Amino acid sequence: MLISTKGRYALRILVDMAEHQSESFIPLKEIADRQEISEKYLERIVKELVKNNFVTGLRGKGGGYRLRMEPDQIRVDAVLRCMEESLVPVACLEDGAPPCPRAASCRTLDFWRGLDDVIRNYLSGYCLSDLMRKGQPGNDYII
Amino acid sequence: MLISTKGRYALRILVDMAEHQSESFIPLKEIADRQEISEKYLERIVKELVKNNFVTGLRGKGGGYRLRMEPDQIRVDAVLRCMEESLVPVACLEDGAPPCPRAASCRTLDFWRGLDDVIRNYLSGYCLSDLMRKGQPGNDYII
DNA sequence: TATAAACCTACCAAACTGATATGTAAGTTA
DNA sequence: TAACTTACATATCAGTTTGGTAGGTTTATA
Repeated sequence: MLISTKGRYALRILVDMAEHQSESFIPLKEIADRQEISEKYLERIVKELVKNNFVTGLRGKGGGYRLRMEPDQIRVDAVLRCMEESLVPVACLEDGAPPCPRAASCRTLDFWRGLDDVIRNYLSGYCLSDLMRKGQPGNDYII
Repeated sequence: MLISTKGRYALRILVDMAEHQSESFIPLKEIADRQEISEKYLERIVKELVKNNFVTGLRGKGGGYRLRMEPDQIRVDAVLRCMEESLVPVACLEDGAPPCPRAASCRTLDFWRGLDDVIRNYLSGYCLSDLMRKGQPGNDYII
C-alpha cells in the first residue's frame, strides 16, 4: 500500500479542522468522534502535524488544535510526505537508497520513474481546500 | 511501497526471457545469474508466472522456462497484478474491502480514486515489448 | 544410472502497521 | 487551591508482510 492509515487519517484530520475553522481550538476528542477514529491513535498522527507546523496545539481547558495556515496553502503531498516518509512506488527510487549498480542496464528503471512522475504529478496538484469542496483542483467558483 | 520486489523481479525475469527468446528453454539459474537475484527466491516468483500462464516450465536436463506469449501480448499490469494482488494506493479502494460507511461523506475518497485512476492508466499503457526497447509505449519504429 | 533441472513444502528474521496503555505537563474554572 | 480538561510523552504489542533460506521430490535427458 502506497499510503497507510497515517497518511489517510492525517488528511481527514486536516480537512475536518479546515471545515470547522474558527477562532477557538478544536479538541482532538471532537475530531476523533466525528471521524470515528480512536483518539489515542489520532494523537500519534497529530503529533507529526504539529512537528511539521501544519497545526498548533493548546493545552488545558478550551484547548485543542488549530490549522496554522489557510487550507489553500496546505499541499496534500506535503502532508502525506511527512506522514509516510516515502511516496515512491518502488524501492529503487527511494531517496536515500544506495545507487543501484544495475541502473544503467536496467530495463525497468525508466518505467518505474514514469510511474513515480505520474504519482508525484497527481499529488502535487492538490491542496487542502480542494478536498474540502470535493472537487477537482482548479475548478474554483464554478458554483 | 506500492510494488514489492516480487513484482519488480517478475518483470525483470520476463524481460530477460523475452530478450533471450529461442526454441529452447532457459534454466532459471541462467536468469538468476544475469539478474543477480537468488535462484531460490526467483523460484517462488516464477511459480506464480507459470500458474498465470505467462511462462511454461520444462523439467529435466535441457529444461527451463520459456514465454508462452509474444512480449507485445504480455501487459505489465497483468504481470504486476498477479504478483502483488493489489495495486491500489489506499486500503479503502481494495477490491474485497467492506464498503466504507463513510464513503458518501468522505472528503478524501474522490481524491484517492483519482490517484488510483492515474496509476491504473499508466500501468495499462505498457507491455513487455515496451520495456525491452526501453522506450515509451506507442513510440514504435521511430528510427 | 548419473545429472540437471523444475517443482514443492516448510521455516524464519526483520520490518511495518495499526494500534493500546499509562502516564505527565500545562492550562482553565470553581 | 483543588478539580478538571486537554495536549503531550513513552512504552508496549499482536498481527501481517517482506524477502528470503533450506531441504527434499519429481521429471526428463545423456
